[in-house]
Amino acid sequence: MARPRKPLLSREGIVAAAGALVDAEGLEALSTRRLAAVLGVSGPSLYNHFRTKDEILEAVADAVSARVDLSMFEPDDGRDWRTALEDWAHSYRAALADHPHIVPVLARGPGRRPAGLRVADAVFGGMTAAGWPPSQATRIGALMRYFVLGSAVASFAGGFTEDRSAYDPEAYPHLGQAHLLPERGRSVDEGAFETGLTALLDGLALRFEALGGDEPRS
Amino acid sequence: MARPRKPLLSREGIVAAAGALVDAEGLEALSTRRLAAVLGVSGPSLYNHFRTKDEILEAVADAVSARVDLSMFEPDDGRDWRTALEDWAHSYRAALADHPHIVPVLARGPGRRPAGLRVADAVFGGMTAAGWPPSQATRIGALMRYFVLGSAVASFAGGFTEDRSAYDPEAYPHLGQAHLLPERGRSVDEGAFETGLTALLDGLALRFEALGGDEPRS
DNA sequence: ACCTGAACACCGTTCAAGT
DNA sequence: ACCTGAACACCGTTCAAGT
Repeated sequence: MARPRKPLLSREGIVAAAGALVDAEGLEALSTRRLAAVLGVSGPSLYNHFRTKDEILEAVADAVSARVDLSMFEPDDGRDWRTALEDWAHSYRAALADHPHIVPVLARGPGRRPAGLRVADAVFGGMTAAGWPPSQATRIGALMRYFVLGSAVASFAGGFTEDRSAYDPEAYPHLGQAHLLPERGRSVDEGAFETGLTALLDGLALRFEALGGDEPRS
Repeated sequence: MARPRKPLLSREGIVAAAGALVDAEGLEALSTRRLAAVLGVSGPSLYNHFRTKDEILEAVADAVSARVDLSMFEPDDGRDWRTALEDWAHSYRAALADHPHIVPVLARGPGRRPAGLRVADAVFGGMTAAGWPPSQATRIGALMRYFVLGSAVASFAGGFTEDRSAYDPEAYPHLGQAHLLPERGRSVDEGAFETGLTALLDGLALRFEALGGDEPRS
């Protein structure tokens, strides 16, 4: 065939197909050869559009970051810093929950991914505008990232097996119900996320008060 | 050579060599062929001791879990639940910091790894003994896991690049200093971890009070 | 029981050749 | 510029063969 008059591939098309494959079958299922096959081309063709397979994965991850709502950090948005952080965390978590298999790639850090950087920038801007000192604003961005990404990557319930025999009551006296965890999985993780998020925000509010921030600037 | 009179390999030896290789060069550097070469045998020999490469990785991860201090959750330990959680989180984080490359494997969940299960069991036992209702104790175990694993897997500072040109001030108005983050990396992450941990514990203490737990049982 | 080499079915990536 | 097939240097894993 050689070169067709109209390109068979585009960056967007490759990223979309890669994302669909990862969503459907997981990170390991994505090989350049399989991805190319899905797109109806041969493996090496991808290298006309991306330098490496990893670059494709970064683009898939960034597309997920791009879906995180950041409107709560805009200057004219009415929400106070606590509500903004809470709403953002929920939006962030929801975006990750829709594409769980790509989360480990997102967790590597914003790196050079534009949408990932936009998230970091927005949180920092929102917190400093609300009266947090810059050094604290950086920390808040980091710690929220830990918690939200941790909840997605280290799902508690998903980590247990349904095989009851794995939990010898002699060895693990408190894990009698652990084999039921995968079943209740979603609700356990959701409850833990909400409890943790509330605790985090309550704790940060205490710290904000101690700052002398009696009249928060929004 | 065929079978030697004394086995060349042992599970412990394989796990130790695999751990060293992962620590030194990262997860992707571990191939069965390279690991075997380090041990002075041929690739397939490993399959006499482990069923899959993944089982080796699980064993490496479990060895890290086994180094997490759990003494604070023992019945006769004097620490109250908050101090116990705080000390545990620090020990957990330190263990992960010593072996950052294996953290993604640990994050997959305790699964069937004995030391991982022992951690989950100890936290749950410690929290219920302190007066937390079982459902809340489960959530606390999960949310602490999110935060500690998140801090290890999603290191904030390590995710930025030192290349200043990646942070166009037009696009990211608040990231002017972002290229300095890798340098300050360790201290930013440490500060964020401490801030987040304190906030989490402060928030949980509020919740504990609301439980009517005026006389905590230790 | 525990090692070996050969083999199978894959990988990511490079590159010269085609249009 | 953008695709191809062939090739390189790898993978994880299976298996018959050796002692």
